[in-house]
Amino acid sequence: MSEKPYHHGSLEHALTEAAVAVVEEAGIGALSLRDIARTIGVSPSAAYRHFPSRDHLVAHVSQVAREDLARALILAREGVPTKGSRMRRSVRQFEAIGRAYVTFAIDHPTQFEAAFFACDVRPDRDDDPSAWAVLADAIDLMAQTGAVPKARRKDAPIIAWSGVHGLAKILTASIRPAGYTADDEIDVVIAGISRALA
Amino acid sequence: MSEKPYHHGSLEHALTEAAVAVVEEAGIGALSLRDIARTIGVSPSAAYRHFPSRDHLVAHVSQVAREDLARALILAREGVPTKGSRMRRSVRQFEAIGRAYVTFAIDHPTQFEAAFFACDVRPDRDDDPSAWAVLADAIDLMAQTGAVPKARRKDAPIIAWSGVHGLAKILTASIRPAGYTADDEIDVVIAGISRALA
DNA sequence: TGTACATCAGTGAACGCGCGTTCACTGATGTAC
DNA sequence: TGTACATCAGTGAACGCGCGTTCACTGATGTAC
Repeated sequence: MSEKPYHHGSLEHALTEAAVAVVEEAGIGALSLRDIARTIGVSPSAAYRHFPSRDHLVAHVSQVAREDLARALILAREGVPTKGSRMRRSVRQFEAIGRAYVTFAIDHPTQFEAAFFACDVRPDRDDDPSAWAVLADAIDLMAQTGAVPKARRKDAPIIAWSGVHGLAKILTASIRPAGYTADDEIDVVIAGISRALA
Repeated sequence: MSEKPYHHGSLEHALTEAAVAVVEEAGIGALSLRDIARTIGVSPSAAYRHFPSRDHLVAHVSQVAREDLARALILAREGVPTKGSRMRRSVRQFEAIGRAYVTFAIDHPTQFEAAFFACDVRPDRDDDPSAWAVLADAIDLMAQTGAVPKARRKDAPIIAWSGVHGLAKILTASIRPAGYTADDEIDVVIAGISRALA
């Protein structure tokens, strides 16, 4: 196994990794097949053994970003202490997920952008884990414990998702008007969502 | 005044108009100085008399899109009937603005994307009209009429904006999961925001 | 009122660049007998 | 156990493309005297 074996061994994985790094630094719009092939030290055409086109790579990286987001949500949910009533706990898990959603966007703005980038190509498998499923499960649990009334069950996901997604977009785009400051915007919006669902 | 006068007369306006048309059709990412110069029938370098760089054109078009959005909000506000109590009216104006925000995004997804596109260049004047100001005014009015409690006054804008902005982004990105359907998502979210503010 | 001249708003050719993708190829691997 | 051969995973050169931007220029306009 020399320094430069003819067969790379895991080019697809290396390409994805390099692509994720580019997204982190310059955003998904800056993704270029030639560029990442160059950083790996492989010829541009080699990439076509693993991705039929640039668009397929973009779609793949987008899915990876979504799954990273989902993992961050799960991690936050699992960090909620088990004490307290089931109802109270279901609410705290839900709020932890919401907070993690916005925090992920702030900490990884380009990944967050990539996660919801409009791709021409559909990924060939479902997200795993799925951020949507994590949110839906949390709301289901709240419905079970009575934290969310049955009548609100159907509408709850879009209300919750709109709130955190909007805040995440606003905070990462730095489009807040000049004079405006609101401390603890995350807490403010999460609390607002909770009131909207109650 | 022949068919092709040497001096165009209003090149800047024509460039902006052509740029807006490109954004409408292909999104702000597809903006190209050469392309719009071509459609106007002018040499590429002529554009540099009016915009120092492509980035300046992009920033300008983004501002125009934001102002178009603001005008749509104002129009919706003015469409609210004057009958009913001041309080009731302030609420209906606010909800009309929220609805118009999401409707604008659905009807003009690429303009909406352009409005909040991250530009390197800052526009040299403030938005006029400003969508943010329209929203802030509506909330101020609600605070005056008592529809929003004083204690909520400060937090209300970010809650409201997050809700409508998030819904707009979700609906225009078509990122809703496969199994999910919620009819009347706009009404659902607007109602949720109203509960969050009350 | 006429004219020299500065200024403005265009032209058109060229620059260097990096991109996605294709193609004929070659080195390495694994499998059938 | 050895060997022919199909298959796989790379190479490297080339394609055509459109882009942003610059430069020396020229045609049109307006202003001072």
